[in-house]
Amino acid sequence: MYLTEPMMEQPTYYDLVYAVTRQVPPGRVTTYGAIADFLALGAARMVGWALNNSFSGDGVPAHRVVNRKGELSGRHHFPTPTMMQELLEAEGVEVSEDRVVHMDQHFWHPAEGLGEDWEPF
DNA sequence: TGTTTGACCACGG
DNA sequence: GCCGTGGCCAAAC
Repeated sequence: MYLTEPMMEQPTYYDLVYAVTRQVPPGRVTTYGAIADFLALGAARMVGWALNNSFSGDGVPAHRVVNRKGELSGRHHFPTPTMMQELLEAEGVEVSEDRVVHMDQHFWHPAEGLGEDWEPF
């Protein structure tokens, strides 16, 4: 409280990733590449890196973000490895062998759901 | 300050 | 359809 907070900084693509991730509807999933493409980051890796810091942000459904294969590649970064799958299944997303089944069916693209003109602010 | 790594993706063989 | 490679940007060592 009294000490400087190294975390709090100016808005960056981190905030954009968080903002987009929050907009992902329950029961839907998106990919790192989709977010990177929508935000024109040019580097899908940064999305994962940002989500790694998503513990700093509240209400960020990071479990709805999977890789292009539909695999729950980030499950190991959750409190428990099974938590990500449980959350998805609770929302009606069928998960098998740590990957989303019928991912094309659950896939949600930011540009389609939010529109190209959408702004986090 | 240069190298390595990371919850990735697209492409070519 | 699988495997290797390059690219991408930022943070940690």
